Amino acid sequence: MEERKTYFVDVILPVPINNAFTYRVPFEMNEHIKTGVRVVVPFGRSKLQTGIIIKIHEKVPEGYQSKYVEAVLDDAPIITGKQFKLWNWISEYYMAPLGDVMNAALPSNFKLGSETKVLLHPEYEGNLDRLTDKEYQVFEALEIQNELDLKEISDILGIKTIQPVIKSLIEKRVIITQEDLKQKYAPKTQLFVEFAKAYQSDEQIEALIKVYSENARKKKQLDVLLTLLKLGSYKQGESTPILRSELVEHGASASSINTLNKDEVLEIKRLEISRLAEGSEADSSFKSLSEAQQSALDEIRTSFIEKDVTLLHGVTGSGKTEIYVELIQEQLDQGKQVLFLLPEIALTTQLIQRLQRYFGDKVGVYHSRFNQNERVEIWNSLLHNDTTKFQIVLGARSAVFLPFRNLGLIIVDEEHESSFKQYDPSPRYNGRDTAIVLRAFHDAKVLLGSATPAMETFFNAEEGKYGLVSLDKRFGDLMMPEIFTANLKKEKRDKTMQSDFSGFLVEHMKEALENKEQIILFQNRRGYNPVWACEVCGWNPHCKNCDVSLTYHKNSNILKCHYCSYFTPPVGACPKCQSNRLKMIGFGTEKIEDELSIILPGVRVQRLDLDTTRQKNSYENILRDFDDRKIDILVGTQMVTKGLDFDNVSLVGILDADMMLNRPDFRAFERSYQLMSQVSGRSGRKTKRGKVVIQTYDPDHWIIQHVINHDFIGMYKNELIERKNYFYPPFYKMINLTLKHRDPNKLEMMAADLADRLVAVFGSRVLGPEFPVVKRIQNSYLKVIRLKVEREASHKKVKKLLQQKIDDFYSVAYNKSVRIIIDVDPS
DNA sequence: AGCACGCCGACT
DNA sequence: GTCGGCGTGCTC
Repeated sequence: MEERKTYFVDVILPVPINNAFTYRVPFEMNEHIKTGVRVVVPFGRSKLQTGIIIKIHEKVPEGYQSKYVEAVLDDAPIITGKQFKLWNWISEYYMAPLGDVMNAALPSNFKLGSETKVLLHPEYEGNLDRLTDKEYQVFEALEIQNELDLKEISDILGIKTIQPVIKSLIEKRVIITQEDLKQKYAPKTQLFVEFAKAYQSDEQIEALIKVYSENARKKKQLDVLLTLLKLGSYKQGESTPILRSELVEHGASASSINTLNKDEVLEIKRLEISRLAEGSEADSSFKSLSEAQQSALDEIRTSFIEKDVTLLHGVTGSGKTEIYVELIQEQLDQGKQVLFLLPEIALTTQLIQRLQRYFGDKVGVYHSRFNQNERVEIWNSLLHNDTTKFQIVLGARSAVFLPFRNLGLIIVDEEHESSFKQYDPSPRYNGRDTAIVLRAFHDAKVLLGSATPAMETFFNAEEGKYGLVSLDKRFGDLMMPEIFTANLKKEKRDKTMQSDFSGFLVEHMKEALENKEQIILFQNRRGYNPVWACEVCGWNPHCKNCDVSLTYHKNSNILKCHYCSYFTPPVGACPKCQSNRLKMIGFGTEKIEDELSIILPGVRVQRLDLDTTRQKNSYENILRDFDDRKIDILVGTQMVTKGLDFDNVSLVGILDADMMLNRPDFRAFERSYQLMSQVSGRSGRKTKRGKVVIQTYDPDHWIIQHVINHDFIGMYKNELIERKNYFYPPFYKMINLTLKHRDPNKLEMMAADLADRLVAVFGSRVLGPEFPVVKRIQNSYLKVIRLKVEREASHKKVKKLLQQKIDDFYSVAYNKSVRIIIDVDPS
């Protein structure tokens, strides 16, 4: 008999534990074991877990008795070697457990847990002749039991490797997993119309038309038939279903369609349409490039010869998209893949549609708002190297985790956006920086695009680490907007303020409205929530779990906490001094909306913020209404700054610049400049120079001055000096450690202990511990220790040392109950 | 992260 | 007398 080897596999499990776990492989699975394949393993007392094999070896583990692999789920790896390399990098660089990285990387459909239940497919019609014996056994069991988990199926079949059977049954639409069902399994179907069976030859159609044209009362129905023919539903004996909505769009009356259906002339049926490629024939006829765009494109090409990463610094409205399109096309022509990263909120904008128009269904959109089936469709298509689809993937930061095979170019648009950084949950990774690492594995190029690059990025470009290409002319000679300040100090003194609006801004708003032009008002939400407070003693309601004031929500008439979900009805009287003089202070977008209706009666105002865009399409709807000029003034938070192009906006108001500038964060100035500059870019039309009004107590602030002069470089140079003087990025790399504990006194001691240990190795690079802005969240107190390390230092060494010190700290029994959140390169 | 084990307060 | 509170420690 052939010698049988005993293998062990190291498996990553979706738990926040730093090491992999070793399992023994039963002999009968020897051939099925591969790295990158999912396995079901026993974990803990009685639980089964799904994990991924990362290593196969023959080394017998010491010190514990290893358990056996329970089942192999895949017959081929579901991740590529490059992906795994990326996971490792993220885990190491961001000091996150590999399990967390895996969790972030895999679409949840892949996380088939042992408890994953399978059920009969709700739409299964029941033809069983296509099933194999094993498949039939599962089917039979499901008819009796309704649902089965993977372990049960394994028992029923008497085999361990059940995945092929499951996979096949899913493909044959006999069964469905519970997760899929939970996501409200809704195959995307739409109504289609075609000629009934009786009318599928030239003669029959002709006769039909004749009948209908001879009857004056059937004029409308005749129109429907003719439209249907015009849309190509019938051609020489061949019938093609036409979308009902398309038919209606072309003027067909819906009731006539129904009548024709009743009369059995037309057939209406529900057909499934592809989830991703909705009516997307590629249309490659796009605008030709302007001279400036063309030369920028040439410069980028040249830059890519020497530099792997190039920054395209293009002012708002300079037409970066057209350049992207050219570069993407080049990659496609070479048979390479393109990853296009965008901040989460920018993903819903016109850009997607534009790219889909250019590239048709070669574009896949990988986005958390999309359902899991669509994500898996893209994943599998890339994994199996299906080159007919999704050669371009548009996505938020998590798209870096896709199984690219042959990536040629990564574009990171709006690269300065802080939303590229994930904070919760771990891994706390930056999508842009991760993309640059991913680049190296594919020997691809990275193009970073921004009108207001991040300090770090521009620094790298200036130093020559990245290439730099500037595009400083707006497309079609659109002029940069004219920026004014409204001096709140002066207006308060002169009493020309109308509640939160300066007389200056009100005048400009009136002027714009008279000219039938639209207005965008920008209100940075942070710190701006309307708060109830007692006018007599200053008391205001706080969250019972967190150290923050509650925010008043007018629509629902509740006071709400933004950190946990605690809410309570507003109080009638001050519990401290019994006064009933409670008043709303601060101003949120809701309050602005109210005030506008008093200051400018009859004006149509719409808010655009997290509250008004919670529903799935509300964001798009609001934007469409604004575009259709059903709204005069759009009041919004950060959301209004993102790549929106409206043709009729002549005025942008920034309601309080000071709050942005005064935030206790080393990026406050950089952020302020970026936000003000971006929102300013929304103002201006083809024919007319736009205006921007910035309300501030400090019009001479250097950041505001640079915004007025559209002087990014000036701002950059000035800020760079500050960063150098105060040991901040790009000169120093930061790592924040947040300690969390229910007992503030214990926390104090532990934080001091940890800080001491760190000072011992890092010296003055350690700052704190100190309380963060919000000292308590969900009944846990927080303390922050910051580490600033010279950027030349070896990150590996620093992190190893840091981890060692944290381990030492945790080895003291007293410290075990504190949680430490590590944030590398905080945003 | 789960999950079980373990030691102290208000209840059938 | 118990049920259950969440502190602590472990998971191949």
